[in-house]
Amino acid sequence: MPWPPRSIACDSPKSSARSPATTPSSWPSPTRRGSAPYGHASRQSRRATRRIPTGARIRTMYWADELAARVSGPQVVNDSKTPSGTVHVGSLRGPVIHDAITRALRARGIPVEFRYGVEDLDAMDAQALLTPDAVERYMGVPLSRVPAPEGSDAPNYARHFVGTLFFPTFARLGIRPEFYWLSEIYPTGKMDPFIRTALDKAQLIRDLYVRVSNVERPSGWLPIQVICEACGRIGTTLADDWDGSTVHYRCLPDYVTWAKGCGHEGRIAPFGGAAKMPFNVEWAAKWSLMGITIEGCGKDLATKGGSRDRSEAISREIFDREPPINVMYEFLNVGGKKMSTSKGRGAAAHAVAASIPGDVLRFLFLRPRPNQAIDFDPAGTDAIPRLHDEYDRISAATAGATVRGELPADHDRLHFYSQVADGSAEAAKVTAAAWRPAFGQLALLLQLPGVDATARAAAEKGTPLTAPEQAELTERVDAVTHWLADYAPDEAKIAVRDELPVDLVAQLSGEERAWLLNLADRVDAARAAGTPLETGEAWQGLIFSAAKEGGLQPVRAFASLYAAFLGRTNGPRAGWLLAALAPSFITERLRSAAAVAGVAA
RNA sequence: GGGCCGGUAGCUCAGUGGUAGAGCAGGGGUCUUUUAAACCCUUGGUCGCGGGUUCGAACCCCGCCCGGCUCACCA
Repeated sequence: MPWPPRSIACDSPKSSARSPATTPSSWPSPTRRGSAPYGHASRQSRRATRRIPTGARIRTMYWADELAARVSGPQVVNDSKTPSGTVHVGSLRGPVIHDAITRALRARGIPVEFRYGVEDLDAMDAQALLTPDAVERYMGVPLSRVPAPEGSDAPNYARHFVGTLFFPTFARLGIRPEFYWLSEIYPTGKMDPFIRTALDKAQLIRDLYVRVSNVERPSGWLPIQVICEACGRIGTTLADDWDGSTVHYRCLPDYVTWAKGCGHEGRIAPFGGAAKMPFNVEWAAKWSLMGITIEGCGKDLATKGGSRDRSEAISREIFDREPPINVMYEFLNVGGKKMSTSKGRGAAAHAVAASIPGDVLRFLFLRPRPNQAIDFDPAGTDAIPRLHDEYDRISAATAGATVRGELPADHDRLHFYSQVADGSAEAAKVTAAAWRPAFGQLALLLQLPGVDATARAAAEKGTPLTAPEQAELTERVDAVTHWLADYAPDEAKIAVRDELPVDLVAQLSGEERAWLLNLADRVDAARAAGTPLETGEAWQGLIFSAAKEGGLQPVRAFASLYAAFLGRTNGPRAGWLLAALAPSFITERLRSAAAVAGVAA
C-alpha cells in the first residue's frame, strides 16, 4: 500500500499552525453551512438548522445527499478500526456509511478520497481470544506484533482478523477505500512532528482532558505510549519525562489491570515507531496528517465529554486545526441487545456478508438514518425475508412501479446507495427494474427435492431471465439456503412428519377425510394399472381429478394434504411434494389420516 | 449521574404542521391447478403521559414516564 498518496497534502503541526486562520482555503477543510442535523447536535443547533431558508427542502433529502450538499471543495473521508478480534456485523455500519458519504460527494462532482485505517499499534486487550499461555505473553503488546491464531496464514493478529476476514467483506459490499495501517505509518516518521508537538504541549493536553472529560492523568503523565524495549508491551508503559529529544518511561506491572508490565525502565527517543500517541491525540494527529474533512464515529465515542470531544479539542487547541465533520452513528443490536461475540450474540461480519446479498446488506445499514439504532435479529425470525421484501419494495418504487405503504424520503437515492455496483443513478434504475423472486416463495421452492430454481423463476417471470437477473437469483438462492440452514424459524421449514399430525388432522371435516381415503384408493388403482406416478405433474393431476370427483374445493383438498403430511395448513406444490415420497408411505398416511376420529362434524 | 435513540394497530415498522398508514397476523369473500399464492372486503389505534405554540400537532416547544444502548478505565 503506497503511502502517502500523492494527492493528499500532509499538514505538519508547524504548517497547520499558521494556515487555518490566515488561509483557510489552502487546505481541505470542512466547510460548514449551518449545523449538523445529525450527530450530537444540541437542541439549540437544531433550531438553527430549521431557521436556514432551505431547511424544509434539505430535510426531505437522503441523509448522505444532505451532508454532501453542506460541503464544498475537495474532501477526505476517513474511517478506522481497532482490530482486537473477530469483527461482527455491526462493525460494517461505519464502512457502509462512509462509503455512502463518499459516493454522495462524488455524485455531486466533489473530489473525494476515502481512507480506512487500522489501529494495529494499539495494545492487545482481548483476553478471551488468546490461549492461556498467550495471555501472559501478549496482553498489552501491539496488535501488529501478536501472532495470528493457529492455522492462519496472516503475518500477525491484526492482519488475520482485519486483513483476511474483514476487508474481503468490504469488497463484497463494493466498499473500496485506500487502506492504511498505523504500524506502517509510524516508522515512516510522518507522525514525528505531531509527537513532538504533543509532548511540548503535554501540560495543555492534561488540562484539556480535565476540562473536556473530567479525566485526571497521573502527575507527569505524557501523551506518548512507548513500546517497552525489554518486553515489547505498549499498554503497560508510563512516560513521565520529556527533555526535548527523549522520554523516560517505566513498564509497570500494575499500570493497567488487563496486562502486566515487566518492570523495565529506560529512556528513548519516541520517534519513528518506537512509541505511539494515545488514541485521542493520535486521532487528532491523523486528521491533520491526512487532511481528513469528514469522519463519523460510533455513539460510544461520540458521547458528550467522550473520546470524540477530547480529540476535537486536541485538534483545535494542540494541532490548531478544525476537526472533520462528524456523523455519529448508532449501533446494530440483536434482539434489542448489544452484540457480543463472547456471549454468542451477533454473527461475525464475514459470515453474515457471505449469507446476505451485498445490496441487501448495504440496504440494512442505509435504510435508517445513521443516528437510529438498528435492531436486527435474524435467528429464528423472519427478519431476513422481511429485509429482502423491503429491499424489493424500494426497488420496485425506484423502477417507477406503484407500491403499497409509505416510502422513505428519496427512496431512489436509498436504492442507489444500496447498490454494490458503484455505477450511475441510471444504471441503478435499470437494476431496480430487474425481476427478482420473492424471498419467501424461493424459501418454499428450495425445500422441494429436484427443483430447478432458474426454470421456475423464468416460468414465473414469463420470459427467460437476463444475465443480471440470473446472477441475482443465484445470490438469492444462496441467501435462502443459508437462512434455512442457520436462521429460519421452524414454521418456515417444510418437513414431512414422521408421525401423523393427529391434532391438526382431527380438525378436518368428514368430507375432507373421505377425500383423503378416496385419493389413497386412486393411488392404488393407478399403481395397479401401471400408470406412472413419478412426476410432480402426474401427482398434481391425480390430486385435482380426485378433488373434482369428490366435489371438494381444491383449496380444501390441498389444505388437508398439508395437514396430513406436513402438520401445517399450507405448503409447497403438493404434487411435487408427494412425488418425492414413497407411494406406499403415501397411501398408508392417507388412510391413517382418514381414520382419525374428527372433532368436526 | 451525563449523552444518544426509541415509545404509532396483536407483531414489525413507515409517516417531521393539513382527514392516522403499510406489511404480516385475525375475520369474511372470489378463483376447477393449489405455492407463508393472487385478488376483493374487513376488524383493530387516547400516535407513552401532561402542559404549551398554532386556525390546525404523531410531527414544533417545555416537563415527565418507560425501554434500549452508551460514557464516566482503555481504545
